[in-house]
Amino acid sequence: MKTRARHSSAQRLRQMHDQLAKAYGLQHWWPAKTAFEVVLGAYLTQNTAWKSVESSLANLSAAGALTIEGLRALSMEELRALIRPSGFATRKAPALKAFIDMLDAEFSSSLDALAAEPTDVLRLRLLRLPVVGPETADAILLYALRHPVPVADEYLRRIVERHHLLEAAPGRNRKGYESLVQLTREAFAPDPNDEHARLFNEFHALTVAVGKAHCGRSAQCIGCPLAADLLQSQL
DNA sequence: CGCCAGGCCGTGT
DNA sequence: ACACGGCATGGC
Repeated sequence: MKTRARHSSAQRLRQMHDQLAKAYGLQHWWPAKTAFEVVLGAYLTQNTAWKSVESSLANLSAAGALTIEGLRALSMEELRALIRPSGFATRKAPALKAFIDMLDAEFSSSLDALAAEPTDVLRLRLLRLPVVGPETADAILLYALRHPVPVADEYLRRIVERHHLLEAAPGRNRKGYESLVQLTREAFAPDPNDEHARLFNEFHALTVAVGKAHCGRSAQCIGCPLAADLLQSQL
C-alpha cells in the first residue's frame, strides 16, 4: 500500500512556519509607523520592489503627505510625481485618492471608523476600490486595521507550488489566492489564545523574508531553510 | 544590458 | 472560468 502522507498540507505549512521562525526570528512587520503608512505601502508595493517603495515614501514624507490630510492636500499631478519611483503612478495615484475619498465620504475620514466594520463587509468594500485586489485588501485588513485575516503573496504561492502542498498548483487568480488563504487558515486553525492576527502577521512576514532570499521566479532553493522539506516532498 | 519586483485590470478565448 | 499581456520605474 502506498505510503500516505502523515501530515496534511496545512500541518506541513505550519511546520514550515516553525522552521522559518527558527531561522529568521521575529520579523516585526509591517515596516511602517502608522496605519495610514501601511495603506500607502500596500498600494505602492504592488509588483514593485520594496526598495523602490521606500523612495516614494521618502518623497511623500518630505512633502508632508504620510497622513490622510497631507495626501488629500496634494494635487493628482503632485502625487503622481512623488510616487513615480515605485512605478504604475498613473494608476496608483488616482487609486490612493479614491481611498481617501472613500474615507471622507463614508467613514468620517477615519481609519478607526473603517476598522470598526465587520471583517467580511470591510473586505468587500475594499475590493470595490480601484487597484485593490485580494492581497492589497488583506494587507490593509491585517496590518492597518488589525483584522485577523491571512495575507497570501506570490512567494507563498511559489512555496505551496514547489512543495506540492496542493493537488493543483495555485494559479495567479482569485481562486488560487483564496486557496492559499484557506490553506493558511487551516494551518493556524486551532489557536487557543485566539492570536490569529499575530500568527498571520508573522507567517506572511516570514514568507516574504524567505521569498526575497531564496524564492525567485526561477526557482533557486539552494540555502533555503525549507529546502529539506522540498526534497522530501518530491520523494 | 536584461531580468525582476511583497498585483491588478482589461481583453480575448 | 481561465490564460495572457500591459502597466512604469528603478535596483542589481
